Amino acid sequence: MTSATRTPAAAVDEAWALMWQLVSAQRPRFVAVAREHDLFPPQAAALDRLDPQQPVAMSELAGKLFCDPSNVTGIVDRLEARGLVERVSAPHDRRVKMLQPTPAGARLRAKVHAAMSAPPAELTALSARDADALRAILRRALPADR
Amino acid sequence: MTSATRTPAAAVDEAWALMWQLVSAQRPRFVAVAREHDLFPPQAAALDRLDPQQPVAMSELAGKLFCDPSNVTGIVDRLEARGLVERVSAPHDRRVKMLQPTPAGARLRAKVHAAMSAPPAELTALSARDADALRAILRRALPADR
DNA sequence: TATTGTTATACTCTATAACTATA
DNA sequence: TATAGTTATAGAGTATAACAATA
Repeated sequence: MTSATRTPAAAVDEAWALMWQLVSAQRPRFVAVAREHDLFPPQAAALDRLDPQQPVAMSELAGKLFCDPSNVTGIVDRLEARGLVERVSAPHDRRVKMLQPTPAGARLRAKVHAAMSAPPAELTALSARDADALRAILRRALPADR
Repeated sequence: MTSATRTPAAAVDEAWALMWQLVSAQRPRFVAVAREHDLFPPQAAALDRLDPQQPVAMSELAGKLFCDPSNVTGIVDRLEARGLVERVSAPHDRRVKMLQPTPAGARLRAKVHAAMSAPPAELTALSARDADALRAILRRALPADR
């Protein structure tokens, strides 16, 4: 088997493999960023999804983190113990608890987010033409109405 | 702030965000594939990196998994207990243990790998032209000599 | 002495099931 | 009855440090 294209799917298959590889390779960076701020990776992932302008419910956060709601309880407990987030009962349904980042939590979130949103060197090294084309293709693959 | 391009970095930044999002969204699929084969996610990730044709050392696997070597001991213990992999002392240095998948381990690895290497619907829906361009750009970003 | 892998330890993460309180 | 979140439980994953075997 060679690298020659034989089927229409070959290009997508290889593109996906390369994309997966590139994103996976960022994991050490993500873990390092989290640790620099005394956060475990799931805590950093959770904090990153807590928009100060638009609080989310516990169950909603569980969906964003792809894990069981019972799990989120512990993660939020630890964030709350550090004064990074507060649970606020929803007015319309007191069973629901909305997660509101504190000022300190919002600041930390912004720092972590900025560190993680920086593209890896492999992408910043691309030509302007390639970067534009890449964004255009990914925009078509991922419409904004997601 | 709008979506208009203002700096040369904007295209790369957005492309990276979209790429991260697309890969992250595959996690439930990865977890599901692992569970279908009675594997925990780290076990599936480890098995995926155990090439039957080219055994790797414990420390090498730790590097591929981005975790501490002490950790790999437990993961490999569980794979070995299920008869999926064997530890073989390296001839040139008996401190080193090479990981050799058993026939059953190699079969399971192939099944898991095939399930995970399938591109997500967002990519298979791309036009042939976009797919080709995407692969070409990613090949330039990730040279084969990695 | 240095290195590979293991063990000991302590914690976080994780899902399942049962529970509480609200609806 | 149904749903949101918690608690109880059991186990896997994780890093740090100390250790044994080998180099």
